[in-house]
Amino acid sequence: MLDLRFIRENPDLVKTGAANKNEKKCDVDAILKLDEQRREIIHNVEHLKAERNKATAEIARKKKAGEAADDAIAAMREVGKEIASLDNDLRKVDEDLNGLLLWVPNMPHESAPVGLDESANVLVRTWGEKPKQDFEVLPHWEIGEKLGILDLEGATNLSGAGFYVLKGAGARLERALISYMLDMHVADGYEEVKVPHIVTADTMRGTGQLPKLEDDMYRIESDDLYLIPTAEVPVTNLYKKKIIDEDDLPIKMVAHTPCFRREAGAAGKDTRGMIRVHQFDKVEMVKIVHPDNSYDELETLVAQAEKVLQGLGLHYQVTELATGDLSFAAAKCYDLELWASGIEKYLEISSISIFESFQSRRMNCRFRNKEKKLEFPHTLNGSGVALARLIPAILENYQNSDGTVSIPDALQPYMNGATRIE
RNA sequence: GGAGAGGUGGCUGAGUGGUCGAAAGCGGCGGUCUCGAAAACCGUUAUACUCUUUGAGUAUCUAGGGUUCGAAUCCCUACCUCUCCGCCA
Repeated sequence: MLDLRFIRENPDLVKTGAANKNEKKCDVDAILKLDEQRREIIHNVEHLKAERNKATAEIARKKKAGEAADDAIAAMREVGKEIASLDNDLRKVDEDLNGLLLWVPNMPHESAPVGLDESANVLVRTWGEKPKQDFEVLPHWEIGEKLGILDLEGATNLSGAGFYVLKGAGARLERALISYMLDMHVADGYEEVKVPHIVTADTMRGTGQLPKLEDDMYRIESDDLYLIPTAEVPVTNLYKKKIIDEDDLPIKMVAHTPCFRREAGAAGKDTRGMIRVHQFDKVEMVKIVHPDNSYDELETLVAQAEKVLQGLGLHYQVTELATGDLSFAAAKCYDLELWASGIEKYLEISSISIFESFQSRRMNCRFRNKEKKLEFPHTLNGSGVALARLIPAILENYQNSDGTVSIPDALQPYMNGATRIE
């Protein structure tokens, strides 16, 4: 949510920002018009209320003194009706205005590359190299089935297309990765949290998934609840409607959760194997920070996500998203793209974003600054990282010519010392 | 799922129709005292919005409606919390 005053004072900036993000449902002109109406009504109704407050004080005084106040009461009865009618108008305007405000995307940061789609994304740096494998590397769904650790057909049998089952060393590998990542982030000062995977619409609104992404999420109709598409939602919203002490900033949290995504309209694109599924696990980091150093916090968050991949010896590249590729709520975002040598593609494995005060405003999360004033903190989050794409990359990049898969050194302690899957 | 009780400021807690934005205490902040600290004492301590913006006004006692000239206070609804019973990994 943007500050209404900011929109009022910079309508053209907001329009440009929305256009660069290709957000078509954002109607700045309608907002300005309603804002004007709203202030006019407020002006009138407050005037009447001031009048009434004076009159009721006078009535109270007269009653106490035993004097008659019938005239004043009769006069105020009319004023009361007028107030009720104006209050009603105001409520309607407020409702419409808030509805429109929810559709205003966050402004892209000035450093974000301008461009309407991913072709304008900028390669920032690369780390490591593609593995040297002088044989035909099988894609993860083939090597996984061969080793008996991945069962895609079994998953379809249970839940339909777009799910996966891991077995034996595969299931163990995922658990090892989760522990490896959580341990790393906790050691680096992130507090581990365990959160619900089902949340209310209000919570979804807080981080900006609603109203825009309604169709991308699973909704439990009987109780009007939603399955989380990312841990960002429950973890960030832990601070919904909270007032934070400035000394407690920055807040750094990490959580492992499943993520549920309908992937509506994504059929046919990257649908093989584990790359695009309806349910996958992810380790997610969330930061709530002081606005003064939030962009430094973004860089350290990127570094934290990179550390996971570096520790596993996996080649990746860092890109910065163009405005048109930025999410509705983000001001700036880096992607980590991990090389997978079987399908010979870079896989988006982590998205690290800063939201400035967009989410904290929606959540009404504030902190008290040194002047004792309330201020909106900045929120950030980043995957650290997504399991359903990390596992394929390992199965492919660490694949050997004899059909076995080596286990990265860093994971071996979590795999009972095993060095390979065979 | 059934029955009951309750939701007041950062916290505890008073207030059942008329200067109540709200007593008191705790906590916080500033000061006096002190070499310093503690104690004691004094003062101070919400947020948002509107405007004719060194000032004035309006709103806010979980939320949304209603009654009334006037609602923290009465009525209705929703949500949440607690207690007891039932069910249950």
